[in-house]
Amino acid sequence: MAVTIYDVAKRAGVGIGTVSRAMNDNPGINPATKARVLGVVKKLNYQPHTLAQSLARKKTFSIAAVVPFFTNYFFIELLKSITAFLSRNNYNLILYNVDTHYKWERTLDRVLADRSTDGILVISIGVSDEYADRLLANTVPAVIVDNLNYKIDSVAVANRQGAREATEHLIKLGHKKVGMIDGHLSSFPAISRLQGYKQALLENDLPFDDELLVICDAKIGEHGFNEIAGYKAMKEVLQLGSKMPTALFVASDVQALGVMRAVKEAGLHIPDDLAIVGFDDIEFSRFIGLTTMRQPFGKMGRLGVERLFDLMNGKADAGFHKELKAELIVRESCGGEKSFSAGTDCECKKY
Amino acid sequence: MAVTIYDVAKRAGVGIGTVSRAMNDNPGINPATKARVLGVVKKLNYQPHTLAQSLARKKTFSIAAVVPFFTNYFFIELLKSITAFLSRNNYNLILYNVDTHYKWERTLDRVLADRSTDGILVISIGVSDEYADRLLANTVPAVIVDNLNYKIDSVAVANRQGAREATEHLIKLGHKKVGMIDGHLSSFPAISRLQGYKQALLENDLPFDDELLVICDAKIGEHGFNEIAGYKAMKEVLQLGSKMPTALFVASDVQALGVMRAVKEAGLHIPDDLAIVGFDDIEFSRFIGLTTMRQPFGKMGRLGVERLFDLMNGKADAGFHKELKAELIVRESCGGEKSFSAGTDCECKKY
DNA sequence: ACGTTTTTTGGAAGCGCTTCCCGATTATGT
DNA sequence: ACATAATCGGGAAGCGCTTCCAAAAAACGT
Repeated sequence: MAVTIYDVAKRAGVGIGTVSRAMNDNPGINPATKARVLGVVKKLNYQPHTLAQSLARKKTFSIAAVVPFFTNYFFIELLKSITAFLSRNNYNLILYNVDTHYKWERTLDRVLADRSTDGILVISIGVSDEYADRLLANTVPAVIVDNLNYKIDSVAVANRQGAREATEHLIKLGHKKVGMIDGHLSSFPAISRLQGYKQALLENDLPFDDELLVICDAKIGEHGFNEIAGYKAMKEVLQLGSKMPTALFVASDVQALGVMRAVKEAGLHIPDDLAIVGFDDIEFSRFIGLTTMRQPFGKMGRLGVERLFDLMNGKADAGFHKELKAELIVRESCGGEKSFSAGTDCECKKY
Repeated sequence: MAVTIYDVAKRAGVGIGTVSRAMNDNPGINPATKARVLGVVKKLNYQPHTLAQSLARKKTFSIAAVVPFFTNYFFIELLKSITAFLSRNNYNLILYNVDTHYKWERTLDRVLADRSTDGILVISIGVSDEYADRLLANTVPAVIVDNLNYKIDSVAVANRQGAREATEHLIKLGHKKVGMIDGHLSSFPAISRLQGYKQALLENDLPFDDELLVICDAKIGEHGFNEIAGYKAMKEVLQLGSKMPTALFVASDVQALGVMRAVKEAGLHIPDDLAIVGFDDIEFSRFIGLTTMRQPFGKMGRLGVERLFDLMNGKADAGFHKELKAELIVRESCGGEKSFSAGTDCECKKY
């Protein structure tokens, strides 16, 4: 069996309380004793049993992250910044994967029930109003990341602003018929991005044309935020023939990938025949020269955990509902002025 | 405070032992009593405290995954299959992120010390021989995923076979001067892939030419397995002028991305001037038409956890060192015969 | 030197569970 | 009806720690 606090106590000729005090930098202990105990600790290579500590302290030093894994690259960046913060604070991350995004309630229930975590990070999940109350009633605090919620503390990208800016960029480039391909409106980002798109049109005295908006089918999964859905949506746009838009704001980069494929198959050129701007700035967007709105994933994760820690430490004041601005990254898919930074240009004619 | 086993016992008019037996499907309990207790459990919404259970049972129902996050898309697939298996078995996943791959020993030490996990999955880390002994000496079993180790149970892709096949594909296409861009040889996969490359040359009576092999600089990070390193390596290849290879096996898809960029900048065409085959089949390879060796990530993860569970349950027999075959996915970057499945072709001339 | 404070320490109680021992209860055999 | 065996259930002990209380030791004051 592993060495316990009793072994250390006996060997050091002190009580277990003293060992505990020595280990935990308790002020009321004689420095000499402390040194002696710590010496034995090192000699015996004693390591407190985390579980036992957690039980006694009623504090687990780990937090839960509930994530639906469908959003790929996104999570890496998010988890990176989250784990960085956590390991700096000696916290562990317990990962709960929600396979289908219908099951998140069950998973979250489980997390709430077993008290093995001090806080919960709910990622990319649109928490219903009723469930929000349940979360609020729970003793362990939660923060929602990548989704806004007016009851629960949350941090997300400013979808509306981003969409507005993306659309506006296209308009500024001279386009009069700017269409949009969106994810299914059952998802919060899809709704906000649509609003942003409409707002941009309005502010620039352009009419909103129903025909120029294609909502992706949610049945394909991921609320329509994937390549296939984008491909199919673009096929619909192509049906418009002469009524086709000259520019397109695509609600996500993965969808834009599908859009590009469909456009190519139709024998059309980007950006000449169709200018497009995406959303997300996934890793590969720069390789295909996709102009897009960059999401500050790292910052989002960091802000999320930080707030969670404030909540856990009772330092939280008012509600926290942060919207992080998306940043326009200009590449080639939109035509117009281009940036020629490394890895960015992709006329692709040479392949 | 939350409801404990004592509350249930009192309410049901039984002893705590009985409640425990009822909860854990212990055979020696009267079905009637069990039903009654379970009724109270439901009424009180009692949920055992996982930590307390773990302490008493000396079993935590969670496993650790130690991962260096630099390999992006890869992990998503891996973690997906791992978490799927775990949640099916009611196990939790504790994620330990190794930021720089030099710190993995420290992290692993920590994981070994705090006994809050029943098993360890070491992912994409080349464990040294000495450390392997330390792992073996530990009570909690470990399995290495995405890296072969002759002491510790491990599962990885057959790098050598994959590299051989990739190279051979190029040779079969008629290329006589097939070069290679590899990651730094401080990494295990880089070594094996180089061996495979050489083997293919040998088997096809082609000479190995030192000049046609470029090893990426490890200083750039990730053992040279990234876009920038690939770009720089290709720059070197381009220096060869007339002595340039007509085909190139690139040790990873991300590097291939950089290679493509450099080629394009040089005004050359893929596959006409240079045929390339990558390794990994990251998500975006199909969008850029990169011929590559597909790694069976999902299978790798599944096999890894399954073996870990066998180990945890004492069901493990002999050593387990599985090499999973990589599969050649033919797209456009290699020239020759092409597959024209959806999303696969990318002449890209139209952008 | 002796009474008071202040430090320091030992170790019991408790965190919420499982498990084991043993006594109580019920069933079985004759 | 009584002895014996089988089944059930109560609750103490223990998992490895923290924390609190009271006692011991040291420091201080006069």
